[in-house]
Amino acid sequence: MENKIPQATARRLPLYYRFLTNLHHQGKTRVSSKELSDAVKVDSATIRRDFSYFGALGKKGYGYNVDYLLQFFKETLSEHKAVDVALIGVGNLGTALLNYNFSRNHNTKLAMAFDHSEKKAETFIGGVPIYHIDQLEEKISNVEVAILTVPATVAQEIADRLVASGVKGILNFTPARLTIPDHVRIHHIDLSVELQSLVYFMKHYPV
Amino acid sequence: MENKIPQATARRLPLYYRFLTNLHHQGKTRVSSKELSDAVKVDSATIRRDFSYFGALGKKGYGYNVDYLLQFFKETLSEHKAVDVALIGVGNLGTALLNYNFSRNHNTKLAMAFDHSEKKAETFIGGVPIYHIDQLEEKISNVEVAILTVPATVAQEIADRLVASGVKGILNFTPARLTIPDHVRIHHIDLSVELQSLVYFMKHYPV
DNA sequence: TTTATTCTGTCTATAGTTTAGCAGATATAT
DNA sequence: ATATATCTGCTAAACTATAGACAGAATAAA
Repeated sequence: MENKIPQATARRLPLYYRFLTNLHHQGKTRVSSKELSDAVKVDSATIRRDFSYFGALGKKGYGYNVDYLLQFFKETLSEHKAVDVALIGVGNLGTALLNYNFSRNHNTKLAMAFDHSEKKAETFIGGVPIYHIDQLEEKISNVEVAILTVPATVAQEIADRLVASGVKGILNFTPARLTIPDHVRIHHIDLSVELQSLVYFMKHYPV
Repeated sequence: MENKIPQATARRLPLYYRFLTNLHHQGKTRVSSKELSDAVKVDSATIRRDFSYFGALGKKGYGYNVDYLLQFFKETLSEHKAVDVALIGVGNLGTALLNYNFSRNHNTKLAMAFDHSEKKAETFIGGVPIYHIDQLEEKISNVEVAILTVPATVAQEIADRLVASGVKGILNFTPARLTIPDHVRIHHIDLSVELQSLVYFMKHYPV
C-alpha cells in the first residue's frame, strides 16, 4: 500500500476519525480545519497537511464535509471488517482492558483472552471468552493482533509463542523490551515510563 | 533548569534508568552502548548521543560504569524524594492502576484516589486511600500530578477542578482532548488510538 | 451581480530527531 | 611493551515533523 504517509500523520488518523464521528453524531455537516484544531489540539495547518496526503478532501472557503470525510476515513482505516484481537494475561490491567469498550471504534474487536489461571479459564469477562494459556496455539490461529498484559518475566516467552502462531502486531503493556522479528510490529505502552516522563517534563520544561 | 535536552531524549531517560537498575541487580559493573541498545531497542548512537547531553559519562574503549551511571540518573530524575500522585476515577482502569506497582521506580507515589461512588469512599485499593470526589479540593492541595481515569463526559470538568487546585501535570487516560492552561503539562494515553494505529501501521508499513 | 470573507492546499522556512562515520582514548591480548 | 581491538564523544548529514504564509477557489453577504 501507499508507504508515503508520515508516521506522525498515521498516528493522528484514529484521533481525527473519532472526532469526526462525534461531529457526525452531533448532526454537524461541515467543519473547518480550525474547528477541528480546537477539538483535537493539533495545529490547523498540520491537519490540512495531514488530510492533503489523501488528496483534496476539502473545499476552499467551505471546509470539509463531515460525512464525506468520515466515509473516506472509514475506508482508509478499513472500518468495514473488524480486526480480531487477543489479550494475553488477565490480571488487573488485562481485566480492565477486557471491560474497556474498544469496539466503540468498530475496526477492532477483542475476540479472546488467555491466562495461566485454571480458575479463569472457560469464563467470560466483558463478553470475551477466556482460555487457558495452554490453548494459545490452538485458538489463536486466525488472530493477528495481540495485547500483552502478562508479567514482565514471561513477556518474551509469550511473545515468542505469539509470533510463532502468526501474530503480526503486539501492543505491549509490559516493561519488557521484546526481541521480535522485523515483520512483527510492536507498540509499547509503558505506564511507569509515561508517569516518570510526565514528571520529568513538568520539572524541566516549565512555562 | 537546563532546557537543552531534547524531548525525545527525555522520554527515553526512564527507560534507560530502569535497565540500568536491572543490570545493577544482576551484578554487572560495566556496559557498552551496544549492549544497552540490544536491551532497550534504541540505536547505540542514539544512546551515546542521549548520554552525552549530560556530559562525558563513559570511557572510550571501556563503556559506561553501571553504578556511576545509575547514581547519575538517580540524581537527574530526582529519585530521592518521591512525587505524590492522585488518581481520579476508580473504575476498572483506575483500579488496575491503583494495583499497578508504580512505586517500583521510587520517584512517584500514588498518594490518594477519588471517585464519585459513596461505596468506594473511605476504602483502600492497593494501599491507596479513596475519597469521595467532593473532597477533591480539600485533600489534593499538596499534589501536583494527577492520573485521570474518569469517563470522557466528565473529563473536562474534573480537569478544570484539578487545575484550579494547583495540579501541574495530568496523565490523561480518557479519549477527551482537554483544554487546559499552558502551564499545565498533559500527556495522553489513548488506548483506542494506540490499538487502531497499531493496526494501521501493520497494514500500511509492511516489512 | 459585485464585493467581502472564508478557508483550503501547498510552498517554504524552521525545528527537531536519528544515524553514519570516525578520531582518538582506553583497555586487553600477545 | 607493543599491537590490536574496543568503544566513546562528536561532527556532519540525512531524515522527519511542525508551523507560517499566502494565492486562489468557493462561499456568503450586500
